[in-house]
Amino acid sequence: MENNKENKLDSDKNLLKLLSSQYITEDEFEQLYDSSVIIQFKKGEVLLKQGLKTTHLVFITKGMVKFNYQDNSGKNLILTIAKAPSILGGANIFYDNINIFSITAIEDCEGYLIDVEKLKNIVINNSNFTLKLLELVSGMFKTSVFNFISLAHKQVTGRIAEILLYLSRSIYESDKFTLNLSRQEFAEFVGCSKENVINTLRKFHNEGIIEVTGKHIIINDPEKLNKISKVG
Amino acid sequence: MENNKENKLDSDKNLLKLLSSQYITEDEFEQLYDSSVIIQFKKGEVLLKQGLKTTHLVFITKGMVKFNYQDNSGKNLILTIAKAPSILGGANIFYDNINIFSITAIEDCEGYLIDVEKLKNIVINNSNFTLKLLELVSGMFKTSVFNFISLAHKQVTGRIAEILLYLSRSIYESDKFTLNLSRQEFAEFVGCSKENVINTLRKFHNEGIIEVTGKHIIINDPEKLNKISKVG
DNA sequence: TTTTTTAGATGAGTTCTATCATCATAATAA
DNA sequence: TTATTATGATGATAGAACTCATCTAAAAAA
Repeated sequence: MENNKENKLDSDKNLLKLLSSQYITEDEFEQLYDSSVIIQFKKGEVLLKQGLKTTHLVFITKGMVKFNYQDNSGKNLILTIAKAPSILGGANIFYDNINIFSITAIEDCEGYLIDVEKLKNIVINNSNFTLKLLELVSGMFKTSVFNFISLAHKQVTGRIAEILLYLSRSIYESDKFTLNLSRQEFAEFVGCSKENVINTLRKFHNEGIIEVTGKHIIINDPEKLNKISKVG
Repeated sequence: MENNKENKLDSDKNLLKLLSSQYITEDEFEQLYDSSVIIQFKKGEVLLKQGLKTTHLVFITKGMVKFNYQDNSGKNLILTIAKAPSILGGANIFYDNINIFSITAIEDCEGYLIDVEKLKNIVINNSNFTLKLLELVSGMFKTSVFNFISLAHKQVTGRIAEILLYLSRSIYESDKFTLNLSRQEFAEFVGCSKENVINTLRKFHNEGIIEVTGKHIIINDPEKLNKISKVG
């Protein structure tokens, strides 16, 4: 039993690193760990649903997710893309526990469910960990503000250039990658129509800035993309 | 001396309520209070400047401010409007202390500067207060996400309807108010051109939904505004 | 396999929005 | 006071982005 747990810890250094290490004690980690449940999500499955109460966080160790929002009229918007390892759902535990957006797997994921109540107990008794969470939420706030600014100020060409760079640098970590977003989803991320995405990608392709073959994308000229994203 | 402090406490119940009450001890409050400086800002003055490091927070007890961002090309964007009493600058103390946007007085303000280092000391030793801050930042995150969603999904007419309702309900707390934003600033809040704001306000006026006389605005039909803001 | 459905691609037409030019009025400075 | 500047208002034009229709290719289902 103890041995088994050791193995799980070893094989999942990311969880250990993010949730324990300098922030919580061995004991506190055990508390969290005992209450967490390993779970798998298939592509398309919803990890946390918009409008529902949060009873748990998800710490994903494998896979990729989108933060998506659906409005009254059924239109979708992708706020951001995140990949493992990452703690999901942290923003609304301490404010009110209703998810303001959904988190959906865009490829198969694996992770742990973490009980919010257990987490709260740890937080109350551990200021350092609380500070770490505060940092996490502040970071999310900052990202969302920048996202907001970008959306407000840039036109579609600039947004697409920016998002291509974001995907390349922060998500796929390569200048060659295979999108796991459809053109429709890409458009929901940019905040424009599907056709606009397709046309703009084609334009970049024709100008030699990128190479597009279906979902496979190669960034040829990141500098030029950067320039386009700055100009707007 | 002690008496003088009592008076200041009494006359400024908001500060007391927000910063102390159930969250920090009398001692901790004294620490903060001793280090805080009463300060006044004239309309147009910058309380916290985008790009600069935060050495203090501002707790405003009187007046109104805008959160504004200026991009490379000099274009402005107003993220939100806040009025006293409010703690400003809380989002970036614990992440990294560079202000991502400016906070500028849109009418004369009065408040306290709060030393960030002193605040940090309190936070580390008081989980409840930290939780309160976490709640504050989470709330800001949530607001900014909703703002983002609104910007991405609604067109100008819907945004303006929404902002009129926001100003009426949350800021001026009346259906009659005198804007302390110019049309240009209003446009920077909406995320559109000045002319678009003017035309849309005129349209609402002609349809009898609102009454506009320069900066004086009367909301005649909040229900209709709400409908317009929902439809987009 | 064939059929059906979904995703990607493209162009035309329309709507929305920004920009520009101009003018009137209000606020501020000389 | 007058002159100057900033703000508000309006219409015309150009550009950006969306919607719609259509088509092809790929994926999924029968």
